[in-house]
Amino acid sequence: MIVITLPDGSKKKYPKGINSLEIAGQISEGLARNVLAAKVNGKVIDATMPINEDADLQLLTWKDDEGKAAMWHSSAHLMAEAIELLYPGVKFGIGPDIENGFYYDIDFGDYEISDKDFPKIEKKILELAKEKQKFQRKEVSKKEAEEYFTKKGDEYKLELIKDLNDGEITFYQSGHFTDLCRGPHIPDTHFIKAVKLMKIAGAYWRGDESRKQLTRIYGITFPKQKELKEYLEKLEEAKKRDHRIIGKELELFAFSQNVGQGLPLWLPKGAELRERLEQFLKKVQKEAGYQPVITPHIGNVNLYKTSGHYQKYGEESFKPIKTPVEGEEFFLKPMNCPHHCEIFKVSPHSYKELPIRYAEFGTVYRYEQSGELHGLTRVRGFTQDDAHIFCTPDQIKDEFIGVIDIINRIFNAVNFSDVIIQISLRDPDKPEKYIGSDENWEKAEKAIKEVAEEKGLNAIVEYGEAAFYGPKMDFMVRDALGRKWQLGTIQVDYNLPERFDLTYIGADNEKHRPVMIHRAPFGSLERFVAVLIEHCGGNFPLWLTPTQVIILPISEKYQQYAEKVLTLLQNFNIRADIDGRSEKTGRKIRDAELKKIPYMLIVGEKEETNNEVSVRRHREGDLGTFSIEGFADIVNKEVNKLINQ
RNA sequence: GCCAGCAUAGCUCAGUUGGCCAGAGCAGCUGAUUUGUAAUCAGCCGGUCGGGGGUUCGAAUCCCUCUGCUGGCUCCA
Repeated sequence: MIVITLPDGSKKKYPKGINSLEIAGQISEGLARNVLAAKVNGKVIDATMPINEDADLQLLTWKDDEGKAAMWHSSAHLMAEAIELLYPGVKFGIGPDIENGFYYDIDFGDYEISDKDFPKIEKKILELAKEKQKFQRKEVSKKEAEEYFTKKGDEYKLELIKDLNDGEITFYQSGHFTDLCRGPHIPDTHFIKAVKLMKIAGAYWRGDESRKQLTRIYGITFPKQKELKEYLEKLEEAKKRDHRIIGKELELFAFSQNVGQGLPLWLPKGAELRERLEQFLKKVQKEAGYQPVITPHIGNVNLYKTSGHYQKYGEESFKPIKTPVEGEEFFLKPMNCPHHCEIFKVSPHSYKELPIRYAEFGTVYRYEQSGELHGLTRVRGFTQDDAHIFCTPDQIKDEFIGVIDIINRIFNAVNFSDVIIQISLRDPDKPEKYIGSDENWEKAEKAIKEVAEEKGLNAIVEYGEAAFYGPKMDFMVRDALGRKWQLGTIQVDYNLPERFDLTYIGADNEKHRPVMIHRAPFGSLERFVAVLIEHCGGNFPLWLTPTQVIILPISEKYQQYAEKVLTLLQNFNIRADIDGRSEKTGRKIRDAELKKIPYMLIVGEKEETNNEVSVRRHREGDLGTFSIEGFADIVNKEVNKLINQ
């Protein structure tokens, strides 16, 4: 007998070799019907796998992420089976579960396939699912495994097997399909009741651009048709928050073929919004001891040779611009740091001056591959809220604290809460990959970890993710479609001070090397605005929104009173407008709601007589009447709450 | 850059297997209406159907090519 401990702490004895599904059956029939996989001593395994020793057992169902993963992984196999039946002779790469569903990379050979084939494949998948195919695990030797796929002629699987150790290879068979697979899988296919193939894409074998491109098919499955429907509706909702759509609707930015791909045009409303962000940060930075600098949009090729960027990125950049007479070469500036290093070098520095913080809203240009461009989040020209801090190794910690405070202020001002913070440190096994002394690295890494601790940041530490020139801390936010975008960043750099031979004179009257910290709270204004739009669905915080208040006179008779209200509000620094069209009030309200204007002021006879305004809040409705000053006070309080905390 | 798809009026979209001067709603303009919490009515304007080439008696529709966009892959100082 063995002792099984359930998550609630209860223990029970079972015969050796019992499986999780059988245990579930003894607890309740309903539970047994829902078990997709099991977690035994922390390891997820098939629910049908025998348990031979005392163990902690957690039964995994659709409610558990790991249950979903098993379901989707099994769905990938099922899709592969369906495809193999429909298109005999295709070869398979890998087919894992992912965050939302699964994919399979397939070499379709001479078959031409597109999303038009999806319904056919979906139908086949559901047909096979109904057969209640069991997922059968089989341990095979390396030789057997190789023989099977040699016979099948699947070179991709053979390549995968080559990297595996004999004795650790398992196959899973379901229906007509056998796959090299570690598992785990759901007990059988009947759980798969709804399927939707989402998209088709090319994917390089093993992510290697130089190798063959396979066809990747993404799909998702559910145990109930209703859940699929809900999922698709959720996606539709997310699409409405897409910054590209809202940006067009609210006339914030645009693109033009004539200007060029990935080169955004900021329309007046968007430009003003962006300026408000810039002004806000400038004010915060001034308080924090930053000094403004301004540098040109191009730089001599030698500047980038000194920085080392030319050697690394020269080939993948926009081609240099040449002066017509001398033939001197200039690059569009891909980053601001080399320029700022040159500013540091203009005069000698004493340790007493440090830290020196140069800030610039610097517009940079990078050649991004055409297929990568995406709205404002991935562009070829963008403006960084860049700054470079030159300090001593001992000052790194305080500087990190200062930057984190700035980032927090900004994120609070725009109500960002779902922020993911990643600390990227050295790979401890490969110290030779990194520039700079061990001592300095240790100091910086320790400082960053301490800061994260002290600031109570919920940070993930990743070893081996640091740049070769220094450790960093990145701030990431998810967009409407769940994609993660990096916004702010703080990076320590030991490399550029070296390459530019930056020095300061220490208390010992000797030359010393400063440390450089790159930091950008927004990251880029473009990406920040994009993520902000998706985060708030176009309903910007009051301090940022293009028009804060729209005055809606009931008829032309009250136009004059509306103008009086407008003037008063403008005196309170409120951005207001009048909708003086000869339309019905309902129509004006509707249009203002669609434009997402936070406050609507309805003014007619009553209001004019009492010197008041009727206030309607966007998405909320009628708030009642207020005096003009009283209303202005409400607006200013709401603005100050976010930006003066 | 690679794979797949898409491109019709300022915007959102219709246009059946190639066949009468290419349509609608919204926006815009003009006029009427003077309006109380999510769409007042009427008229008008607006399109070399993304560009170029080809097949055909005839192309928005079929083929080739270029450009751009969308979703992935690769990349990201």
